[in-house]
Amino acid sequence: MLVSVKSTPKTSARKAQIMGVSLELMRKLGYQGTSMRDIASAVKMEAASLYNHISGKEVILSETCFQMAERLLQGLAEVNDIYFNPTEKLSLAVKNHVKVLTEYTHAGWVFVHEWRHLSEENRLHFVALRDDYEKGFTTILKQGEDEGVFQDVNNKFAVLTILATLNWVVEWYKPQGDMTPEQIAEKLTEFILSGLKKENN
Amino acid sequence: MLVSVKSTPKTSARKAQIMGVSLELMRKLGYQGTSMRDIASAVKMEAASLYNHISGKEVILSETCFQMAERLLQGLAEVNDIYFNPTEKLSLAVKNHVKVLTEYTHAGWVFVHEWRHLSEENRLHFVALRDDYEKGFTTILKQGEDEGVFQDVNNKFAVLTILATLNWVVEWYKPQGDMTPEQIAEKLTEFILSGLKKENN
DNA sequence: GACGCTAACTAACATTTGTTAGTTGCAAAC
DNA sequence: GTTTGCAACTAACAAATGTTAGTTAGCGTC
Repeated sequence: MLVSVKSTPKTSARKAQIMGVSLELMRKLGYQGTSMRDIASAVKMEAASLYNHISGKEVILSETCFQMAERLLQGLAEVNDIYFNPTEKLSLAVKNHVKVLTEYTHAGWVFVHEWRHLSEENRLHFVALRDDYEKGFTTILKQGEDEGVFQDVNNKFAVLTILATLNWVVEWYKPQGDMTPEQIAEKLTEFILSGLKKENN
Repeated sequence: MLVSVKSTPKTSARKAQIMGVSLELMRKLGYQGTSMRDIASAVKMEAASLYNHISGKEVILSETCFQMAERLLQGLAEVNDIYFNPTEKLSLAVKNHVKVLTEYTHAGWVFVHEWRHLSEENRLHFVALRDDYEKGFTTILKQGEDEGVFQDVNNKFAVLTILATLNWVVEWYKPQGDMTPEQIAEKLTEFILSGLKKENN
């Protein structure tokens, strides 16, 4: 017999609302520029009441940053697990990155810009994840070089440049803009691959 | 007879020191995260004494942002005045951008990241300058297309991507790193041109 | 009807913040 | 030698900040 199990949501609707509103505000005002009272008044309650739902201001930032990092890392891991062709790998990694950033626009912006306001401990953890992610890209580039399809380049430099290009998407992407995330990903892939492929010089 | 004219410096040494220290702090802590007391103690005086040299916290930000904007715009104007070949123009525009950002590392970082904390009025002005700068790049791309040396691309998208790539330099450039500004500019030019040139597809 | 849980509230707290007012020591200018 | 002005100081202010304490209203469960 089929029963719709009413599983308790691991994060309440109210908390989700607070998180969403917070990210929206932080995108406009920055993390430090957004006060608990700003957030409270945006969800029509008193600042103190927020503490019934979240344990403090920093968890808004840390949960966001780590969630986004998780999403990006997982996408990259899948790409590396499933595919073999480095060109294909890179193209899918780009697609995943753009997809995550455009699916969660506010979180994406906060993730890209405000991670440096994490507490010491969280920041170190975050940077470690970031380094892992960069290494994942470096591996793809190396593979491409070894197989002779990518030029030999300064890998650190190339990866940073690629991620720069990808991250800047949060700056101007608007859901109602004239390019879909897929189109953006495609164009960026073209752009990036044209700078790496061996045929060009 | 030669006399060394002791022209009154338009900005005193003390003020320059305060500005420099402020930018250094702001790079670490952000604009909002840097207090007047932080700045004061870094130059070994009381917060109130800062007001003998600067009229308020925001001028640190606004002077920095507008000075950097000025430098970038002037470089771009020169390029557009002197040269004709769009490939050459673009390459020199990139070189100028990298040169400015790497010559003034702290100011560059603050300029790229903290302009949004300018007062309403200053922010609008700043954004207008930014738009001018972007238009300068768009013009170069258009010329390249008209002359048949660049692919036809979505210009807005291309310019934003190019500037993203260039601006990210402030994130990782270290004066004692293993690439000189010239080398960085050269590599970035290669990368960008490979995505624009018509021969590649 | 008593109990406990949830989610809101009011009040208050200790700090921190940017800035102003008023004062003082000192060196250059007259 | 007096005056002037710069650059530092101390003291203070009003506002804002993140957070805690204590209370209360409503609602489902025993």
